[in-house]
Amino acid sequence: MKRDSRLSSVLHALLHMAERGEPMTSETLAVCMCTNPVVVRRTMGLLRDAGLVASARGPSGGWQIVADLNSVTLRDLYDALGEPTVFAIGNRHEAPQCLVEQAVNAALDDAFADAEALLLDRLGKITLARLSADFNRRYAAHRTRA
Amino acid sequence: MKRDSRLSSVLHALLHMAERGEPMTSETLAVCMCTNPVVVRRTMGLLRDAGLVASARGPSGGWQIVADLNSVTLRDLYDALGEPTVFAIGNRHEAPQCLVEQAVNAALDDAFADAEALLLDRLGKITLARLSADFNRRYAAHRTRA
DNA sequence: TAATTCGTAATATTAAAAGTTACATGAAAC
DNA sequence: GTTTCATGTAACTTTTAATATTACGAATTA
Ligand code: FES
Ligand code: FES
Repeated sequence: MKRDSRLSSVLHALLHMAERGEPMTSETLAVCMCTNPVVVRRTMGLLRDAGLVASARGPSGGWQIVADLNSVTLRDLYDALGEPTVFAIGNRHEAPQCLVEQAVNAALDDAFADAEALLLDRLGKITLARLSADFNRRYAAHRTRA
Repeated sequence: MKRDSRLSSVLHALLHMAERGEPMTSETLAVCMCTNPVVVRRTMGLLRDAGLVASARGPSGGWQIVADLNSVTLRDLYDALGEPTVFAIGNRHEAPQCLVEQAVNAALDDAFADAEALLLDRLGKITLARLSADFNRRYAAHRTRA
């Protein structure tokens, strides 16, 4: 399967939107993210449903952040995207008859569940504000070098 | 993408082989694992390359475990399979120009790397012997009930 | 030598993400 | 109020990676 890159995508879009301040259209976002306006709308639509961004139609419409950057974490975004499957590795059968397979699945599920919990915990501790600050640090360093 | 279920598969096969004692053919393993003999050979071949199992051709040939169940961990199997991609979630571009995307990727990579480290560490602590014991416990419980 | 079983290349299928096309709906500007 | 811009969404196609299948060669045993 392809890997799901929506979290990365949407973060990218949000930071650009945060820098900008005014609404950005799907078209603009799509160009900058090397994708398609419809994909942008689909993905951002999920964030809108979660109350993180707002969309407006017609001229001067577009997408805008409505949530407080300090209170939105990457975990919130993950949730807004519908809690996509984390692992590319999984059990062959989910509820097998065979006792051998049950023992195997139990052990694997355990390890994977713990890793997932750690990941989500980590995501829950990173706010958009922090990422934005991170970007500005990089930007400053970049300008100094140039 | 489909999820990679080879680790689960191969574990299943190994435990059955451990119970059995004598060589099992790809055909037998395939039937029991609901898959194809060629898939079994391909996958088990990787384990053979890692020195975990041995294969023999011709009549009375087949697959057999040659490693000590106490010293083989799930991490060893993961490695033998070629360290397959762990996450179904990833960055859109791996080495982006855009500083915004760089900041995003850095944060995500960090969290994912930690989760992966935890997972592999966990896998490294589970031996085949322990799984086998686990199975036998389940089996005993099953027989008591029946 | 015949039967069995692995080894492996080439090809096809499947599952899931991402991209595309097409068109309806709504809001702003004039 | 008509034109223009932009989102909303359904339907379909493409891409990617895993898995499955077919076919046949090579080695081993009896
Ligand atoms: S990479 Fe940020 S502008 Fe497209
Ligand atoms: S599930 Fe096939 S026999 Fe273990």
